[in-house]
Amino acid sequence: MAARKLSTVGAARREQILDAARDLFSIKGYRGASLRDVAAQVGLTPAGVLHYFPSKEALLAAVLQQRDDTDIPWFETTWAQAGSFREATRELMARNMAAAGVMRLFVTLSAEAVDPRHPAHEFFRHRYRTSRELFSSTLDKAKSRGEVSDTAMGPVLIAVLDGLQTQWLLEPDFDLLASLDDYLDTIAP
Amino acid sequence: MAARKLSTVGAARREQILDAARDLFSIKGYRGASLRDVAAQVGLTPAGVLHYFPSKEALLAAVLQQRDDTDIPWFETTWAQAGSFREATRELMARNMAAAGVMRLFVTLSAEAVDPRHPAHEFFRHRYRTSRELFSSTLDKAKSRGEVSDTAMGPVLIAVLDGLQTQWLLEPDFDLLASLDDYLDTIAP
DNA sequence: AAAAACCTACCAACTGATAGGTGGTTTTGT
DNA sequence: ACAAAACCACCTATCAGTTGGTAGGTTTTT
Repeated sequence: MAARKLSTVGAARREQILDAARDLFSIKGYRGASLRDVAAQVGLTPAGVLHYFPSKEALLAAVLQQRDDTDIPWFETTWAQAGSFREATRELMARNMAAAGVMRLFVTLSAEAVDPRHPAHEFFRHRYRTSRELFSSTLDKAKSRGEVSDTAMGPVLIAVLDGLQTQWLLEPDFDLLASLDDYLDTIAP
Repeated sequence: MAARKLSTVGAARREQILDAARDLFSIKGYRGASLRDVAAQVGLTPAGVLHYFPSKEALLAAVLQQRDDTDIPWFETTWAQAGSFREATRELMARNMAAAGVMRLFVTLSAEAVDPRHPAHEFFRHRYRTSRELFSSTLDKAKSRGEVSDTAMGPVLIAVLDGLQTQWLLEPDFDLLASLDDYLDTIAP
């Protein structure tokens, strides 16, 4: 939106701060991770961080928005390439597991944001709403191609993905992909 | 374990603190709710709260333990009474929805506790492990009675319950019970 | 020279926790 | 029956550390 006045080195710093903030928010939550923590991780002072983001809340917003942009179109593309809906879903999860930091971020923050006063509350409401629409229409497509049973539903699929991720994050030995397969079996045509 | 030296008035206060802590932890998380918040809610000073619980961490432990005790045997009893597995599961969820504060507590804290350094990390690891065993064996029983399909699995059921709760907490208009029914349809025999 | 990229030096508010009390109730010794 | 000792339920005052954020200056890049 606003015209940025960032040099190349400045833009790089911004990315660096964003990365550090994502890592720290994902581990300690938004309320648990301080500006000092973020600043220390990139070798700056808190004031240095606030030179790039006017407030901690703005930093959070930037972190969230960054990921939201890339996530939405990904699934359909993968589905087209992977061939089967099942394979695309497995790849989605494998991709999430490879980026455990991002997964933690969303699991941690979505729970924290259940509080209506949380700065990310509206973000996650909106995200789940669009996410339900997306998965519902994607499942409809899969149904019409005979790839999944008619009983499969978007909100349930989202719940399975979220819930299994929580269990995996708590206990990395938990066989997430096997349980995902278990669910996909139940909605096989 | 240790012999308590609490008068009746002291025991009542203790309960009161426990209730307030549960409410506040459930809304703002463990890290987001302060001893001052808890103290203020029951009309005490922080030092007054620490008279009953030696530390904030001990207070959290007490809050968690309090709920864990009553939850475990509940499901099987309900199942026996309700008749069908499906009805018992729906009653479990209806019960959780009636106690939204407790639901928030576990959704909020289980996500926060993904961090290995979180004081409740081990508690939730243990809880999910036993919970998986419990639901797995319960599902086995239901399968042998022909109440659910063989494809139903404990970890997936837990994921569905958890995931749907998160969506409902974020958006109270979300029809949790309908989505739960959708899932139960997929594991109908 | 202008602007970006920081820094130091703060600030008020809040964090969990401790020390050392005060007033009331209960228990004990006689 | 009655005082003294013990104990419980808190309090005030304070601590050192951390929080997000600001003001204003200095260095580096363009």
